[in-house]
Amino acid sequence: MTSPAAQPRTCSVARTLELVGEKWALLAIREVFLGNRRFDEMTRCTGAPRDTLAARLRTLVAAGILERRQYSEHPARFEYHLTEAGRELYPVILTLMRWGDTHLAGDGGPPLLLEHHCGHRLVAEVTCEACGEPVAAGSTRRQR
Amino acid sequence: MTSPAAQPRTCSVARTLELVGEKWALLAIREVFLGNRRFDEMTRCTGAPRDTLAARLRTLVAAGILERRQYSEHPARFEYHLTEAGRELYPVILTLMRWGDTHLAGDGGPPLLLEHHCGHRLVAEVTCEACGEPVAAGSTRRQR
DNA sequence: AGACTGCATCCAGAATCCAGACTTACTAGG
DNA sequence: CCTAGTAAGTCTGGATTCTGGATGCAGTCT
Repeated sequence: MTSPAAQPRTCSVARTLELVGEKWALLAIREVFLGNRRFDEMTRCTGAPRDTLAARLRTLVAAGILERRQYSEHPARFEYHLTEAGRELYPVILTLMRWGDTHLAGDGGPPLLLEHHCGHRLVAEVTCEACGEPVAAGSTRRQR
Repeated sequence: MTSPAAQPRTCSVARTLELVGEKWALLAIREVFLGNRRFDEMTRCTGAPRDTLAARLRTLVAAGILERRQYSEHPARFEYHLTEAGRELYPVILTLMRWGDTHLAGDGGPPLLLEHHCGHRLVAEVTCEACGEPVAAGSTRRQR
């Protein structure tokens, strides 16, 4: 009889990381966002071992984040597309990228720049959907 | 002489994930955001093995994301605080949480609700710092 | 004192990751 | 026809990492 359970917090962060937190998963998703939908190209651009990448793609497809589409019949060939749920991971990629741009960019500045359709270089900011103000670490508290 | 190098893309996403992409790292950071700064509490709330958590905390401190502060002299006791760089990971946590809330919340809805200081429940949105508009998957392109 | 808490490390086995070779089926070049 | 090359994986065996006790240590609670 040790103390009562004290089971780990169930939390959306934890649940999300169970799906996309494994090594290479988010990099594979990044590649699809960049338009590289094919296996070989992904291995080249991410540096992931082919085996690991294959496993990751399988779990991402199973999780409904990617969709595997055949683009060639006879030598059966497939490419990976984002589902709606997958597309909604873009904010995650963008905030990771923003942090790296700020804290890890070397001399040459950020290695990859994105342009928002408003014409400016994209700097991703997280705001409160209700009031539109930026959200900083100290500006939230637990509800209820 | 195979084809030219074709080395993996250097990218802020990849670099950031090298620091915070290991298992449990982001959950440890989440705990610090929630105010749980002590080792044992973190193991309880995350479910991470003690050894693994200890290793993760070390790398996060080395990366300048957490700071280890002594709060007791004689039984030397430490707690972990976010550095400025660490605090700036809040957007990453929030976007992960938002995705999980949207796609993985069970019957009971999101397990943890945050309130923005504007008074509304926080729903995190990623916007373009320049124009303030939300950023969707299709609304960006590579610059240059 | 004895039980308990908080932090950390050691260990052995399990799971995962890794690099490179291999497979299969087709296309292109000579 | 023969040889290369490409694409999407799979196989293999070895390296690395993760995991869950057990252990230690120092102080607090009863």
